[in-house]
Amino acid sequence: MGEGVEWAMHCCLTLAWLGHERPVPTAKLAAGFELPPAYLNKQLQALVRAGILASTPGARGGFQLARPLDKITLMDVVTAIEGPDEAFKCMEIRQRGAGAEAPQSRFRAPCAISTAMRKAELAWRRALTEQTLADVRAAVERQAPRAGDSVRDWYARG
Amino acid sequence: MGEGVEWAMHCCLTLAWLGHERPVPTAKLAAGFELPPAYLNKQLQALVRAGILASTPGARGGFQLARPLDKITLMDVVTAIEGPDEAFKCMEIRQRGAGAEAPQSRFRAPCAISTAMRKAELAWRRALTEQTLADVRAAVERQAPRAGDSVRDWYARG
DNA sequence: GCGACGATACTCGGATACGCGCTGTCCGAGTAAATAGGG
DNA sequence: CCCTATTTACTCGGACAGCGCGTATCCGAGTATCGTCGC
Repeated sequence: MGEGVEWAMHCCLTLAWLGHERPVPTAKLAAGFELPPAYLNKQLQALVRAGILASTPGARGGFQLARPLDKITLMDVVTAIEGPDEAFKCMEIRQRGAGAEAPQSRFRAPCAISTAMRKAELAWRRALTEQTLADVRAAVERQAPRAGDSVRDWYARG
Repeated sequence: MGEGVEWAMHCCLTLAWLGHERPVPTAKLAAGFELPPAYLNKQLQALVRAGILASTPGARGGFQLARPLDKITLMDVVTAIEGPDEAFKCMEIRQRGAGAEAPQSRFRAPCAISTAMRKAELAWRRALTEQTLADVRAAVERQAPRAGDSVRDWYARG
């Protein structure tokens, strides 16, 4: 899994802590995590295309959350960055070679291996869908209640 | 996810259907699914290193199952092919940039994002561990009871 | 005829190239603000 | 003093390279079989 997922989630949390008053430019967010600014911008663009962030072009532009954290699931972020394709892709090799001469009716039902793998992947996607970024934020603030203030201070100074 | 996982599972099922009488060489298995023989061999080697298959070198050599299908979980196969590393790797970017000057005690607890992602990945791994290749074989034979005979016939001819 | 030895063919195993996708970077289009000029 | 046109600076957005990993291949080490020779 690409590291852009981690970047995206941290940026969303930061945007939530900074509030919706002004858009935050890529350069600020990148400096806040010491990330390559141009490449981070690429990931943020993906979040915009997914409707998670809203971008404001031009001077004093930047990014802000398009909806509250409790309406953004981890699945939303992963799908936005990694794409909608499933990790396990069944290539139907059962129909090739030895299976080529079998009657086509045998392959009407989906491949059992594909079904089993899909079951596991659905469990993963379900766990991601059941967790929102609001839950993550709450977990952070339970451990460090002043986390939001720290972020606001740092970005106010920079 | 690499396609070697699908190859490996199909090969294990085939080896189970062919029985333990003789080792099956890579070339036969590759022909049975129209796969590149040398590359399939590489994947089978990984299964041997994981203790899922046993290899016999020399003439009339090949591969056979090292233990019955109900002792091989899908997790075993995935780990053997893809490696033991987790898909989501936390790079601790929370400690960089804005978080660099925060007291180190704040980072004693694991990153909340990492925890949330790990929870989903554990659900995936759990689902894979709860399914054995014997379950998959049963699912196939429920749909096509003669599947084993078909495989045996084809490999006896070739 | 039988056993032993050597040649042969076959198969695994690891070392060696190739291609694609993630990573990283750069430049142009567009916008808001600042500024200077005129009424 | 206020309004407007122009310049300026800033930021997003997509187009352009570099690199690592999965994909694919080839050749050598080792073994069982087959053939041959000697007894």
